[in-house]
Amino acid sequence: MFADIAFPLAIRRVFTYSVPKELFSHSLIGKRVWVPYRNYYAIGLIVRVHDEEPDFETKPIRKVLDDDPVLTSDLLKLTDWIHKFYFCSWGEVIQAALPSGLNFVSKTYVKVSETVESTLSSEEQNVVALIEEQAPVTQKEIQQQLRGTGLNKVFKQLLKKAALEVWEEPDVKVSTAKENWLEWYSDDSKKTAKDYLSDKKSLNKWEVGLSALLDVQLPDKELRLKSELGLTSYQLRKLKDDEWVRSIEKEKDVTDYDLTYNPEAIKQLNADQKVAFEQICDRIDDQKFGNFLLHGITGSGKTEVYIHALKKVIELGRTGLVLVPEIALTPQTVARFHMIFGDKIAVLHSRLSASERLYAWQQIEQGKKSIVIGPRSAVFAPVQKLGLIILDEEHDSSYKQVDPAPRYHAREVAIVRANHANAVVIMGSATPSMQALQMVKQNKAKLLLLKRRHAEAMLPKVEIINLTEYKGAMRGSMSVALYQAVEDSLKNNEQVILLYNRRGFANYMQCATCGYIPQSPECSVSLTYHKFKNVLMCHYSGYSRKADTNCEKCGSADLLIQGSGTQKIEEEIKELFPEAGILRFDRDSTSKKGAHKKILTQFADQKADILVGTQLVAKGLDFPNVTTVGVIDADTEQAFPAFNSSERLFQLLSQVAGRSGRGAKAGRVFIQTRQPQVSAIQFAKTHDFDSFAQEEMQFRSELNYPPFSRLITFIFKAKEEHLVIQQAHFMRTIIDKMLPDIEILGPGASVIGWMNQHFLWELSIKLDTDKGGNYIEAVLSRIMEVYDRESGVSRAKVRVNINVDAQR
DNA sequence: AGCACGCCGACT
DNA sequence: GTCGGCGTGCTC
Repeated sequence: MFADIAFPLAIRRVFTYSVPKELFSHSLIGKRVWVPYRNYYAIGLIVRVHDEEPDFETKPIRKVLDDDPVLTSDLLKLTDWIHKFYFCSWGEVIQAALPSGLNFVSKTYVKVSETVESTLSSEEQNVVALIEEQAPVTQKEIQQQLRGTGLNKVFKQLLKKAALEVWEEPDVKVSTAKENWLEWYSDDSKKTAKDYLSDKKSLNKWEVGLSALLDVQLPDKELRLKSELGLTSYQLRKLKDDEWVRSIEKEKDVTDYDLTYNPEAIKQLNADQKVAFEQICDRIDDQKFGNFLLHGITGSGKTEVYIHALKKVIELGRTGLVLVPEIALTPQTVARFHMIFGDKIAVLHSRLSASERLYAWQQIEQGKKSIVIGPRSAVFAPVQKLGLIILDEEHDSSYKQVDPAPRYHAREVAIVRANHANAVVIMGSATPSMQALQMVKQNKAKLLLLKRRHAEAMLPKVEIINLTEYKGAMRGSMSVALYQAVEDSLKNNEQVILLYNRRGFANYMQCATCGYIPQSPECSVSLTYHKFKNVLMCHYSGYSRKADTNCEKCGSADLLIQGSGTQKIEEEIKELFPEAGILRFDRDSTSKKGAHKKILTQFADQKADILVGTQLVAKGLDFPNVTTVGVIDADTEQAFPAFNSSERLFQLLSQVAGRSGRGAKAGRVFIQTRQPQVSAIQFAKTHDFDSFAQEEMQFRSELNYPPFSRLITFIFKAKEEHLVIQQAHFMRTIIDKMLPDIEILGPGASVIGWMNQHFLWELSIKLDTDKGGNYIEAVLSRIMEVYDRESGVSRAKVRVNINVDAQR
């Protein structure tokens, strides 16, 4: 009997081991095992058991690490599909699907043998001493310490002589999270305390703490008591020592938001919502796969439809997954689901610690949680009897993982998973992706429309500010019109959101007179400006030319180089509005745990007047007091060198517009641009998604961009530029020869052409979208096989990454 | 000859 | 992805 085992390696291959007799009767698939690998041991996961004897010597499985499979057969099947479709190793997918506590984690430890001979050289004695000092210590740590000292060789000799012993251990350190709760020491402690304190005229420090505890309900979390009552560690220790209170350890609950639960609060659906809901219901009742695109403008109540559909699924004894963009996983979102479903929900927040995540995973697997809310990776949540997957803000780019592998798209994975499980998918969006629209066109998804906004909210007035006309009259980066609107809002005690795009990603040229951004003549994608060579380049086709001196369109010599350097927008705004409270919201300011929530809470509580941020501010936030929203420069998005830059700009502008006027007050949106005529801006102004989509689909279709083709990008990465260029070109010749009918873009330098001391070049091919995972795997396998055989440059020297369904 | 470094290929 | 074997070239 043999077992195929997947390892978390970048090799697209499973390894075959022999199954020892004593394990014959065990079920093995989906369990982790401890197996000899190279000269040591490693953890792998059994993906298949069979009796096909391979033509090489097999090593035996040494130990099974799990009592129960960590991956159920349906998740195994899903990860199998992903590794074929996205052309990565099975183990890499499994690694992404499992929480770290159940993952491939092992360590090699070293210790000094008991029978060590006494005749050691002084160098050997040094090494031995180093190890004894730190025992137990991992081999990696020791070898790191010895690097550069020349003692690594001594270390190896000691190993050979058996003066040192190494052994591997699976790292099972991660356990579920615990937290301390405080309770009264005995039943009458509280009464005794009351009596004791009532006699006191003045209270010393610990007595103050005791009296504070009288006002709250115990048991309660120590951490919360500390923060809310201001209890100090001293007070707690003293109260415990004197046996007023004591600690009890509880398993930490994953939903630790202070949320209300009131299932009666479920809202009645309006007519539009009802129509949508009923169609979804029919499919849920059928217990067959179904896919819906729920297209509803902001404020039309998509969440209500989600909630009703989830309720339906739960009533049928099945489970639901709710996928949201990483950044939208705010307490606001969770609260709405919690109100109806209470502790049936598990939230897989991106900032959960390893132990919290493991606990959540176990709760889900045991069926104690029937609804999972989380970002992209929650598509792997181990729910049983899956009935429904919701993809909120379906168009959001955070659903595609880029690095590291597996480079999967949660939308596609969700659809496949639902298909396997006979479950229903709802893709919701106010600005659906072209991919989703194409599914509707091909009858792979059913369109459900929500047209009405809820009663009091009005679509905001969108004003386009043409910066080419404002040359003199600017307040820093702000036009006078925007400046005055901000001033007005502040005067009325209303709030403002200002959005600027991350600068310095890719530089581009732009005409100051007419706003034109040079485009690739072959790909209709904005050209990237490279300062060091003063050239304009297209990273799709590799097209390049010397930087323009005059505008192609209007002939003006007044050309701007945009995107260079980080703009200090927030400082500028502080100078313009010295009285206002300003909060910054972007990747940098939200990297700390809880910072994200804190900033948003502060803004929601109106402790600040202006929220300045990158695209992050555009996503899913709901602040009723915001009346002015300003986009500092819309052109940075349009200039993004990708086939979908217009789509991204339209989505951004629509979302931003949706931020304004959520409450009773009317909102105003200002979009600053030098290209007021581009369709994404014009159609965003009139909130006209359909016309935008029609035009965008036309563009995609003419140039055979996704969703009319499947874009697969090969990324070449090496320290030497000439090798990267050479290999990228070599790949093109191979593909040309092997598959003459396939359209190839490039090669060209990547948008970020140099990263971590490596040069990056890429080459893209367009495949037929009708072909599935098996076809993709077959084509890519053949290409890579020939490449490896004929290129003459090892893949260790020039790395090749493959990105299936590349978004840019 | 001894040693450091970097490349290459194999991993069951 | 990663580790060890091995070839190359430098120093003593």
